[in-house]
Amino acid sequence: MRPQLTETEIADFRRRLCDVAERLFVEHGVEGVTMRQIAERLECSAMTPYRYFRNKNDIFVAVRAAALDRFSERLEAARRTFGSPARRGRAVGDAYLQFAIEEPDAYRLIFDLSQPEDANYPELAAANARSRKTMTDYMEDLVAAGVMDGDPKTLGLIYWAGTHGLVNLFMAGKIGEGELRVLHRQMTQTLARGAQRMPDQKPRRTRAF
Amino acid sequence: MRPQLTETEIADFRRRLCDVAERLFVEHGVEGVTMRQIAERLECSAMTPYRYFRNKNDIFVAVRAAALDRFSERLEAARRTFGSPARRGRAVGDAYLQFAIEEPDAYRLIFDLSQPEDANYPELAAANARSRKTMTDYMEDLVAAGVMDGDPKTLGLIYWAGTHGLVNLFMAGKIGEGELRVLHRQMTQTLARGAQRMPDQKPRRTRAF
DNA sequence: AAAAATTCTTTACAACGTAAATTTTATAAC
DNA sequence: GTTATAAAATTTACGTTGTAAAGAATTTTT
Repeated sequence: MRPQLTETEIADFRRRLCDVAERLFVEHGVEGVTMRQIAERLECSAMTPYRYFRNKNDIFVAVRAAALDRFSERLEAARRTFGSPARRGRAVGDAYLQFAIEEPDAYRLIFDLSQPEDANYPELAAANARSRKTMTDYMEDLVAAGVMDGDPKTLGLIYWAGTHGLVNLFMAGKIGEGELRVLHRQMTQTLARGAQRMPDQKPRRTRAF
Repeated sequence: MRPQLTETEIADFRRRLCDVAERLFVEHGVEGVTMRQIAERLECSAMTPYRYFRNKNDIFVAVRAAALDRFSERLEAARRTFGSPARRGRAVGDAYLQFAIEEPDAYRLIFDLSQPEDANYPELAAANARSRKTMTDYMEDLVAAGVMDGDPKTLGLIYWAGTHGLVNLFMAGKIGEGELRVLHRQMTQTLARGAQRMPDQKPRRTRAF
């Protein structure tokens, strides 16, 4: 009888398929891509992909997870930059922006429509956790180094949320690349200033609005 | 001959259609809704909607614009709250969160997939500008009142980006409603502290990370 | 060479958005 | 009151979609 596909054969085909699919997704949007298009580029019949993925959505999820992993790798690499925690922190932030600017479509693929549905896909949840981890971890470094003061997890979420929000404005075409960089720097500074321990005497009363 | 539809007849039908469509979009997601479903709820044939909208995407845009207007109205109402600029500022922020919490699907409809494509729809662009205006305007009030210091436009963008980012985490199921409120308050305080004019003597050197 | 299991292809189907053709409907003219 | 007319609505029809089911091809084991 015909031999079963080996683990690596399956993995190879899946990877090839995801590559093709991502290119198409980026080019035409997720809904604008058909299974038949993917199959054509793969030079197989329209039904063959179904032996490797249950359905179109699973392909989308796999592509998303892969993109998220690429994103995480970039952040992690930035975190390994040589220098002070502050310098490394800046590197991570820059890497985030850089990814969004260089691969806006991948970024959109990753973060658009992020519904809790993700929970049904452990693969995606793991990839998500990975990127989140880098962002909070490096905030811990900053707090430990005394650059910022407060709960690292809280600060991390706020910082990340702000960054994501700014990138969103960029994606929506409301601000350009330069503005994005400037605003991000200003946000970073403002948050850092706001989260710094006071020079001790008279704790400044912050009448937050 | 049969009389032409009056302006108001058209407007009425369009509104009715948008109501139905929004409910369906919220229920099944934009791609999960079919023209035939909309028509069925309207008790007309599948093709009748095409007399009132060019195609499905135009319906989606109309629904989106309407939701954005509702959102703007809420923000504007909050801005008319009685009290100090700080109090009114807080009211606007709360209104933003409240809308996201009460109508998460409307919020998603508004802000998901916000691609520059919006520019092709003046209706949408206008609705967008309206909501953005409220958000930056009230930041001007805060700066004028001395609650914060800096360029109002910049501060506004940063603040809204942060708010949007936090709501996104909420939408993605990463944080709950309570956490969202707490984090938002903390972000507000941190940004406000970071953007406050120093008590003058020795301008604090901010070693932003 | 035959059998058998597994991969891949072909065929088929219901549902989609919507173009084109057709029918219904409400007025104006006689 | 009938008829002509044009707008509105429906019916029909077409090309595509995701994918289920059936069939053909392929490679090992017997």
